[in-house]
Amino acid sequence: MKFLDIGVLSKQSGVPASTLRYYEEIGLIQSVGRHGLRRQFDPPVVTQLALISLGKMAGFSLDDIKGMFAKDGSPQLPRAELHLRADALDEQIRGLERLRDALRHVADCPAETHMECPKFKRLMHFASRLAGTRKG
Amino acid sequence: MKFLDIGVLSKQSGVPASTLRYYEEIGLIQSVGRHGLRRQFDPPVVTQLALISLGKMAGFSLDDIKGMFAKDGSPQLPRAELHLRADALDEQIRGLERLRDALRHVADCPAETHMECPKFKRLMHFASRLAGTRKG
DNA sequence: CTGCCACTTCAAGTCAGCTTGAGGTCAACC
DNA sequence: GGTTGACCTCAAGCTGACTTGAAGTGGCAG
Repeated sequence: MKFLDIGVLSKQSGVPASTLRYYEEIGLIQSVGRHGLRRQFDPPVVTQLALISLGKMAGFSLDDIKGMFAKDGSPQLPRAELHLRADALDEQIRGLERLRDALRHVADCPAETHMECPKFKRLMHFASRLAGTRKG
Repeated sequence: MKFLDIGVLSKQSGVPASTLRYYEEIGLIQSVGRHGLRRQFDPPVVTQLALISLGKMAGFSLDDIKGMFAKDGSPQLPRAELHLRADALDEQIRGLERLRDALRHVADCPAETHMECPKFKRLMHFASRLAGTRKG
């Protein structure tokens, strides 16, 4: 059998077995059967788990993620929706870049009082605009 | 007085009053006093809240954020640490870009089977590499 | 001076996303 | 054929980040 025992999958993916069981329980992944009691998984689940990890990084809930991909892990959303999600990601990325720039700036700017530094203030201005953007 | 009543601050920042109280309770922000019972805040708290919002977007916990900025909202970490945080953000940003690219790709790629598309597979390969990176 | 109402406190509740614990099972190794 | 150990189930517990509810307070408009 070319199936992965839950323990093997856990090791390969770095995802705890308890989490894999939980993911299966909520329908996020599926096992193909059992060997004795032990869940067996299809190798592509590894890819799925990578997608799930990415999705989580992107701030999506497991439920969101569940809606994005079919059981085989292939994306299952209409094009428009995909582009919307991508756009949202772009916005989030810009926010993170801003924060990163702010951090780097204060790391390098020798000013005693960052709050008075025009560059920092500008970054914070953008920050304020972004603040309400995500998840009202 | 040029101070902001909690209600005003809440409206200006978009952060619920209950959340502001919670933030004060955990020491993330500070009020400058009371008017009757009502908390009064310094205007710079608005900037602080923007920073907090950015920090949250970046995936930091409130505790992390608390450690990053002093009570006046100015960053309070050694340069090296700031750069480390910035580097971590860069990595996170790359992950998000990857996910975004993956989404856009599948939105535009007409292939029936994304899992077979080399470009998609390459994106997923990176995804797997990234998967374990953040928060074991 | 009365009433309103946005605030106050404090405890408890909620939600996501898991983890932990107790008690059970079973394929495999010796 | 017994022991082992990684799995199983199911319920309960946990953390983070808040929200909600009940009961109280006090500044200000009328």
